Amino acid sequence: MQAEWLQRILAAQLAQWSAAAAAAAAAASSEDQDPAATAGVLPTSSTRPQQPPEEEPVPVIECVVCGDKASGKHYGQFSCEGCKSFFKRSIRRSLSYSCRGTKTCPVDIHHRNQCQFCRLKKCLKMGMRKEGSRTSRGRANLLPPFFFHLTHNGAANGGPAGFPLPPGLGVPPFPFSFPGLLPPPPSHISPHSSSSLPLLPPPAHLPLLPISLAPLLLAEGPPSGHVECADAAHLSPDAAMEICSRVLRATLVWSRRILASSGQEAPQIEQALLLHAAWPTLFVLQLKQAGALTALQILLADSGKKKLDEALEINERDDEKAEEDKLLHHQLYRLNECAMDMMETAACKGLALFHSDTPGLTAREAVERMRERVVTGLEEYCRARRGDDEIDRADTLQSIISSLRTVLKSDEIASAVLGEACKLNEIFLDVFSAPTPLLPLPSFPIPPTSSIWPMPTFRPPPPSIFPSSFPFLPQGLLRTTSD
Amino acid sequence: MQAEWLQRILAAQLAQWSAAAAAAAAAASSEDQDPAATAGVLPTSSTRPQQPPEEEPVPVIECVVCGDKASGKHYGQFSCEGCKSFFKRSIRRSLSYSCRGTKTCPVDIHHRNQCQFCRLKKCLKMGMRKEGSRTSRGRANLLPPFFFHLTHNGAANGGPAGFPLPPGLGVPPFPFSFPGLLPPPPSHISPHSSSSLPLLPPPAHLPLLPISLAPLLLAEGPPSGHVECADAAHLSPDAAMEICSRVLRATLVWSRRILASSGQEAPQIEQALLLHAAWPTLFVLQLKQAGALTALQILLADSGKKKLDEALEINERDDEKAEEDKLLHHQLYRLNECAMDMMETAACKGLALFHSDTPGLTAREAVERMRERVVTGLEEYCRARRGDDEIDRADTLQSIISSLRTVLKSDEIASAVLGEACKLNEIFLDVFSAPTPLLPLPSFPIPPTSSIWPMPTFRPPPPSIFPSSFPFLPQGLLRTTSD
DNA sequence: TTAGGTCAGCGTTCACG
DNA sequence: CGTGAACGCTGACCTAA
Ligand SMILES: [Zn+2]
Ligand SMILES: [Zn+2]
Ligand SMILES: [Zn+2]
Ligand SMILES: [Zn+2]
Repeated sequence: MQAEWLQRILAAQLAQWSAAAAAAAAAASSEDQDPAATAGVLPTSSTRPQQPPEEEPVPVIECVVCGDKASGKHYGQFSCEGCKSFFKRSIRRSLSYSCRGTKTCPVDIHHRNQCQFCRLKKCLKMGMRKEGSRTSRGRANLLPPFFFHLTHNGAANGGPAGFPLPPGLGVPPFPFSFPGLLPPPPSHISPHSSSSLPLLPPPAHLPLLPISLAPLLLAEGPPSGHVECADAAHLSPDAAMEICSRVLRATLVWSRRILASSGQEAPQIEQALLLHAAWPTLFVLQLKQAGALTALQILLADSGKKKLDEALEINERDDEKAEEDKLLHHQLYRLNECAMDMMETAACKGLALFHSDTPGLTAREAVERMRERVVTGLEEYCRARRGDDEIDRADTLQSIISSLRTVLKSDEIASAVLGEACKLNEIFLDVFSAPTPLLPLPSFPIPPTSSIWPMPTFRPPPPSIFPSSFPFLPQGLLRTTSD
Repeated sequence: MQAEWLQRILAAQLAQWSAAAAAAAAAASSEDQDPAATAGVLPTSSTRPQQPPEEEPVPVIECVVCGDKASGKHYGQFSCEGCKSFFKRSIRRSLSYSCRGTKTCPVDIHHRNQCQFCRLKKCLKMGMRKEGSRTSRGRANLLPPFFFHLTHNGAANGGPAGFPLPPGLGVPPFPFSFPGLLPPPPSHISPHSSSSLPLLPPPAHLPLLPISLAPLLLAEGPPSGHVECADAAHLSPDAAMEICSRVLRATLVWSRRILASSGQEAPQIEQALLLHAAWPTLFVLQLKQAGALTALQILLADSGKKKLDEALEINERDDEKAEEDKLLHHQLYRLNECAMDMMETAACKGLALFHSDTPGLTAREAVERMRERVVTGLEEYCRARRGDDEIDRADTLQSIISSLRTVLKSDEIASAVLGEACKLNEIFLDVFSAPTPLLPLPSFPIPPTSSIWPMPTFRPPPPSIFPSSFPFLPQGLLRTTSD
């Protein structure tokens, strides 16, 4: 008697479960194509991105600003409805907020409405921009190449073929290969104007190279061979460290050239400060240029694991550290997603280096002037290259660089890349005291009278005087090799 | 905006119908899709809410606390700006007031500032809560079904299909149907702990059924047939009375089972008092469970009309009565709006029955103990079922039940439901002396040694001794049927 | 899929008594 | 001081492209 209704109830329960299971299965199967899993750098803090189904059974993506459930990509970043609306209102009415605290208010799901200033600040820091990912049809989702070419100077081997930009992924091919090395025009425009330098031969539709960017590109040096690395995603830590080491040297070589060539504008005493503050960002950009960001990922994950093994810190510290890690990871992901050509990368390095927020800087004005040239040149270049579709391309790049500078901690990168015996000092010394010609381009007919950016004439700059607190750069490090 | 609301309701209703048609037996006979028939219990006192443009051309909604013009829903209830601000201040600063009178101060637009205590009390009584309707945006707003299935015991016919939960309105699907009837685990947890009863088979993510709630659910009895009622909104008073009569019997059957099974805890002499005080609330809950609240609405409106016809009372009396009616109407509306599953409904009946405010009660402690078990079980259940999103779900339900107990007058309900010849006594006698087995569940392997809630062993309880003042329950009413 | 729009509802402000 | 009318901000939901 009661068996009958029990059976009916059981049947109903089972039907319910099977329906739920079917729905779950359907949901799971539709979730298999996680678009984020195609990138080498994931927005979440997964340590092994090449193994997507292992880590998170929950397919929910969280807002990069507040951690709430994201409803999709808005203004370029995964964000929730609230942060989306907030950002929209902020930019539409061009509101400016103020913080009653120290501009360090926590921004999470519970406190996001406490301080508008800090919320908007975090929105910007996380890379939200007016022009979302809607307009840039040239998609940014680029896979890191499994095979990448690493020139011994960190520069690509001549032309777009050397770049890890898969041309089939919707990125317009970059019709630009060292145009700065072409003969300059017979006349150049008046000083202090961010004029353009037409290329020769001048085929139609070719982008222009602002002369203010030329040194940045020239400093990349000539292409000379490359290193292939099969399957970057499965690099051993040792191999990754080897790659990072080479890329770091290339970074420092580039920096030495630029600093040497800008010696007349930025006092040498400041150059060490600039490099000290900028080198991690420069290094990461150089890695990107070499298609080797994955190597850094591997080393960071490895380093984090080791730290976790050896010492249990306080919970609060852990939380803070985890948040920092997430931020770092996000910014690396963002950088990786952003397809850049060589000119843009070089300009970004300039932005990273010439940053008036550098601590201890006294010649802010000079640095700001240098930066202004880079920005102007980059804007001009982007306008010519991208058209009005991505009107804020230069802003985007600047935002990326600023964020990178914030999240990249010098000691963290150094210990991850160089391991226990952190020989950062040695490498710096090695590079900056090397007798090899640092700018092997003297034969190129760069207009020597250009005052827009004084091209190096390879006279040795006066010996630098370094502050005693500077950890790894002894005096004379920035000298060129003509002695 | 009204059209949009109606469309959503209609869509949800259609989804409900299709689900019900798939699950239930043969309810697909006459599916009248008249959208104007979206009957419900509306906050205003309009008797025919399905004809909005006819009755009230003024869409003004008044504050449920003071009757002033409401400016919208605030903290879950239609309220004016004043009551909104007052409530906000009260909860924000967690103020506690005191009443200089007898805690019965009138709270209306003119006197609302006379006594803060009574104003806040009324705010709470009317259902204002910290967590307003922002968090659960699409979860309320449920209309009673056009077609409802009424089992002769008032229980839904096995599974969530029998419940008026539109699955499209953001209500999470409830993967739970009579799990309490499944075999319990081989071992149970220590007594006096509100432990959980895992389900068999135990798929992940299924909510647990607190064992203290099991008897409440079991007492619903088996589903056995159902009554179809086309277009509940247009029931004739006779049909409504027929339905109410059946539901009332089901209520009493449930009560008899529960009281018999709790005989060891609550002295029998008290059981009649509990039932006397609780039956209107239990009845209303049973109506809700059957989706037949509209039937009561119709009878109440009918009864009110008759009274108005036959006698003109004093104006003051009228005012008071109108206020009471409004309160009653509001609480019924609130109950109707609150979507409950079967476990919650059963637990609410437990809350209604075991109420230490029952007048004349001497064994308060025992009743309070029983209530505590129900509350604990309900909280545990809500936590498992709803998660932390609705942390105050159990509080909300308790608030609804308390309010219902206050506004439901036994004689009013009785006369409305049973008409002139109020045969309430007969029905009680009939049910409580019926020879049918009251709990046909002895073969279920409920752990017999459980002291959490003593399961009935179907020994006849000793004959009760009723107080002489008890109006309609003679001695021996609560005995079981083994004689 | 995401940018833009909507608006109920929450928070805050500040004459006013 | 508490009150409450007025206003700005928030974000869940909707629609269009
Ligand atoms: Zn957010
Ligand atoms: Zn702040
Ligand atoms: Zn009010
Ligand atoms: Zn009072």
